[in-house]
Parts: sequence; C-alpha cells; structure tokens
Amino acid sequence: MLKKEILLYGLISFAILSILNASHYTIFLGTNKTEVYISVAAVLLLGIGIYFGYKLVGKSASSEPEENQLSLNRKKNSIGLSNRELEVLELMAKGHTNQEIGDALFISLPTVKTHASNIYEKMDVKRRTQAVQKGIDLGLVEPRTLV
Amino acid sequence: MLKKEILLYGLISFAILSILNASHYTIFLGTNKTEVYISVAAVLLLGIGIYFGYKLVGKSASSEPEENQLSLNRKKNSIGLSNRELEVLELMAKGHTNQEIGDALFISLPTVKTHASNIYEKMDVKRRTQAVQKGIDLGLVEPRTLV
DNA sequence: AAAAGACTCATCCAAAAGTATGAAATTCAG
DNA sequence: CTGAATTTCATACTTTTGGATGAGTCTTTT
Repeated sequence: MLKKEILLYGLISFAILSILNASHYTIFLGTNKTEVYISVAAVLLLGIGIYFGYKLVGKSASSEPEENQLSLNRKKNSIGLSNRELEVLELMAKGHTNQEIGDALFISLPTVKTHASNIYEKMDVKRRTQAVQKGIDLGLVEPRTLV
Repeated sequence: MLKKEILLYGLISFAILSILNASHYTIFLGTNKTEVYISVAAVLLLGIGIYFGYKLVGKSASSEPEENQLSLNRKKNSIGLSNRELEVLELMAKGHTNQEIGDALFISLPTVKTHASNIYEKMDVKRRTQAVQKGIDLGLVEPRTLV
C-alpha cells in the first residue's frame, strides 16, 4: 500500500501544482475562473494531503517511529494476537459495538467481525464478554477502560 | 409464600407421619403392604422436605439466617440492583449467554432478558460488556471469574 | 386491604453479534 | 522474489441481545 499510494500522492500533487502554476500568470488579472481553479486545487491538495498523511501516520508512527509498534508486538502478544486484533479487543473491552469499532479504526463492519472471530478463536473463547475478561486477565487490555 | 407453604408443609408432614404411626403397630408383622406404605411415606416426606427446604433456603438463608441477605443487600446495592439482578450480572460477567443464565437460575429466557434490561437501565449502560466492566469497577461482581 | 417492590413470563420486533466461505492486496521474512 | 501472515472486504445465514409492553404472582409494608 505504501509505495503505490505514495507514488500516487506524488503524481496527483504534481498535477495539481501544475494547475496552480499554469494559473499563476493570470492570477493578477482578476479572472474569476483562475481564482476558482486555485481554490479547488488548494482544497484538493489539502484533502489528499490529510488523507494520505492519515494513512501514513497509522502505519509507521507519529512521535516514536517503530518502538511503539515493536513493544506492542512483544509485550502483549502472548496468545498470538496481531496488532490489529489487539486494537479491536481493546475497543471491545471499552464496550463498543462492532460498528463503532469499525468507525474508529476506519474499517468495515465485516472486517471487524472477521477480527472478532479470529480473536475468539485465538483466545479460545466463545463470546465477547469472555474475550474481554480473558484479555484483562492476560494483561492484553487495560481494565476499567469503560467508555 | 412463606406462611402459607409452611403451614402446608406442616399439614402434609403431619398427615404422612400419621400414616407412619398407624402402620407402626403392624410393622413387626412382616406385612408387605405396610413396608410399602412406609417407603412411600418416607420418600414423600423426603421429597416434600427437599422441595420446601429448597424454596425456604432461597428465601431466608442456610447457615446465617438473614445476615447474609442483608449484607448482600447493603454491601452491593450501591446502584439499587436487586439480589436476583446481581445473580444475573454475576453470570453475565462469567461470559454466559442469557439462555445459560436462565438454565442456571431455573428461570426462562424472557425473564433473564427482563433482568438484563433492568440491570442496564440501573447501571446506566447500553451493552452487556459495559455492564460487566462497570460491575467489576463497582465491586458488584468479582473480576477474573471467567468460566 | 391496598400499595409497592421483586420476580416471573410472554410476544413481537429490531439490532448486534457470530459463523462460514471466498477472495484480494499488502507486508515481511527467508 | 516467493510464501506465510496480516489486513481488508463481501455475502449469506444463524444466534444472541436488547427494547417495549403487558401481565400475573408473591411478599412486605403501610
């Protein structure tokens, strides 16, 4: 995902910058059209930047690049839960519905359900309440994290 | 229920004891009928005793007459959960389904659901996982009580 | 005796959760 | 670069939950 989308980001940015550049010469002419172009381009750039920035932040890290990820992996993964599954479990422990979890993690409801099922299987439990309890017992999630 | 059924218990016991007593004189005669009567009476007494004992135990107490109940009521009832509701919450915390809870408490599924709904309302939560978490936080149920 | 609280149950309906299966893209390690 | 693991998503179906309402019984209290 990274390489491809970074490339995409670059291309789109370049394209939009080109538009901006092309309109640069007419910016002082007071043409309405040009102003509209600039506005649109600016908004697009902003939106795309936010979009990709968001996805990139989610992958590596914001302040502590990879340390955070690794410590997560090692400290918590006694049952073999993946990072994503731990995130889902954490939100389940807070009493969220699958839909809410999906919204929070920007994934679809079916995906959350898939994660949930895998979590139950890995944790050898049958139900959500059991998974949460066991997760607390094993120190996978923090207790008293009620919303 | 108490007065009426205690009276009933007394009456039935008396009646059966009377039968036993009446057959007392012929017990040494080796009459088969008498032995059958005695057996039936004994079984009946036992059964009725168990039945009423069961109901009475559920109402007052087994070893510590009322102290147990009251302490339960006071220590735990910070939110106003009834004893029955606490029992249901306890089983929910263990990860049981409503059906399993019903089987455990000898009540129907709809009844369990009624209790559950009342619990959620009293605890001001929306979902089972939240109720369990909050119950643990408030000390209403023991943590780490996973089945 | 009436009122209030607790416990029980039912029915209907809607939402959420869970299961199974298949599939595609990505990432990461060897 | 290939293969394993991860993550994502969909569709269809079943089970479990939850909500609303109404109602009956029993116990305790007033």
